[in-house]
Amino acid sequence: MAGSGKAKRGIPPKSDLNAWYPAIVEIADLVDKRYPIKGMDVWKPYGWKAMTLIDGLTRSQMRRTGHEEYNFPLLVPEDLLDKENQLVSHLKASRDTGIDASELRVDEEEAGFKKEVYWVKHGGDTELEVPMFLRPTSETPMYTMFSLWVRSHADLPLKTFQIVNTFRYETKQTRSFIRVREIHFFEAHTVHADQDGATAQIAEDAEIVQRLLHELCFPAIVSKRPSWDTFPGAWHSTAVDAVMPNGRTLQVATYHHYRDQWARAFNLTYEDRNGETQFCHQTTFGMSERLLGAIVGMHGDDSGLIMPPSIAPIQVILMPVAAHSDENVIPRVEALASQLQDSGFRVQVDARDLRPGTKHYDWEIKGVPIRLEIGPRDLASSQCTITLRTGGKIESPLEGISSTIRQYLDSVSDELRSRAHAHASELIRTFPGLSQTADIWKLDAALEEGFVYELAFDGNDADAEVLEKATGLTLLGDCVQPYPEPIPCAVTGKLTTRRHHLARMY
RNA sequence: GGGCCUGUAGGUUAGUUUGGCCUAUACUUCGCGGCUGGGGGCCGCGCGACCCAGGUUCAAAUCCUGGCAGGCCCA
Repeated sequence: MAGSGKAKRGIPPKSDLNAWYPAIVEIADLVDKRYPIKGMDVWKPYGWKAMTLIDGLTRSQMRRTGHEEYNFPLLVPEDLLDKENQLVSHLKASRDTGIDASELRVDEEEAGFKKEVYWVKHGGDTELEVPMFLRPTSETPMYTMFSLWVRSHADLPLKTFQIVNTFRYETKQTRSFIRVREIHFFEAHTVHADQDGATAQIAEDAEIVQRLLHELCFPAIVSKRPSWDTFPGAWHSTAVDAVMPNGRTLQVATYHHYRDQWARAFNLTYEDRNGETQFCHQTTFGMSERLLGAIVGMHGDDSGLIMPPSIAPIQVILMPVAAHSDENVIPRVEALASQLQDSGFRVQVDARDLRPGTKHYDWEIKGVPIRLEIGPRDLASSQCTITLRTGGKIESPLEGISSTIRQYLDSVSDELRSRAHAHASELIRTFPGLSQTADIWKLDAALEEGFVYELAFDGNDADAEVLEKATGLTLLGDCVQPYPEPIPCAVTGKLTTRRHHLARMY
């Protein structure tokens, strides 16, 4: 009965993630994908609330660490992009040739984001003299203003962030939250007096990410991206990759240390204590609705979503039962709802005139952590029935209900954390090894699809290419947790503690 | 960047190969009425669709061209 019932809502099994994921985001009412532009979904209230709560966690981290929230314009005039593109191609060229960037001349080569931006070229019928584009990210508009704002060392550090929509003209297949054209984007940009200040900021970003991951109840691999995969203009980039249930990794956060490279391009300088002009050092830190995508993919099951209590739009759904047969049920439920609300929980009463089973299934699909039923029987015994989305049904006294709920929400969080950890570690395997015969590299054992492979690696760009070609996977970079003891590098054989991961990325 | 496939009610779908039997099938959702009521209950009634623009034809959901949208595979 339950099995065929589930099929009614048409949820495919989660083992078929490519079918499950797109189905569940719509059935659970997070988004409506029918808006007629590829990669632009309509956020429905339930999904938007969850995203807003994630943003809330981010904002409180920003508040804790002294960042101020800004809101920059969506449109950027083309001439500013030229500046950025020149910087990017300048830096690219220098990286390719290994020559110091300051010795290279700026050329006109097209690079950077130009190919994936949306353009605004008309105002009404009039063609604009200077076309504008929709921000793909906000370095350009922000740094233009930073150079006006930062005058002296007293203005530093400048720690800013914004949560806005950004646009990228994706041509590849789009997926809700994972690859979209209008991105719900968090970006923090900071300006420091020197390299050490920026380096300290990167450390702070790393800590913020760990706190957020804890609240969202899933683990991630943190890696310093290989130099060839570093964000243009960055000295180094660190990425946070979640391992989705199908073994593909999803980059959910990045932070970049720019040193003074962008500052030089945007003439972002300050006067130090000795009255001398210095270039600033900068960092950026970005996240997006991919966090929600990871939550959906990581925690959901065959019956639907499971929302971590920290971001669950509804933490407790109250279900009056058999209210028709006892007029005291509804008032009791309403009273309980306001009591729980006063205790700080996000609650809702489901007073719809539906069979209880239907309600259970509805809220199960939406991943509400706790379902609480009260009916005539409970009224008589001063109890309620609590059902946890992670499993388990308990009769609980109404006395002290707030702390009971607190406790159960915590236990749902703990359960999600341990499930996600267990799952992620099952998906990471040791790389079987690679050997060279004549000029051909061969895998020592076939790789299984749907896994991330961990290995010691200490090679250069060419060695990495060997690995990626042989496996069809991508190197995530230097994991921030190295091996405790040196192991031979998978390609060069050199002893190293550098831990890497090979994965298929989203 | 290259190749392949698909578009029928809110959702899933039959019909398309071989044009006419389509006033388009079924389930679900939704609306109304009633019976019900501690995990998808029952009965009755009702609303609701051939992606768009051309073309071929006596006749197009069905064939052709283009557009738009979606999906899959390869580099």
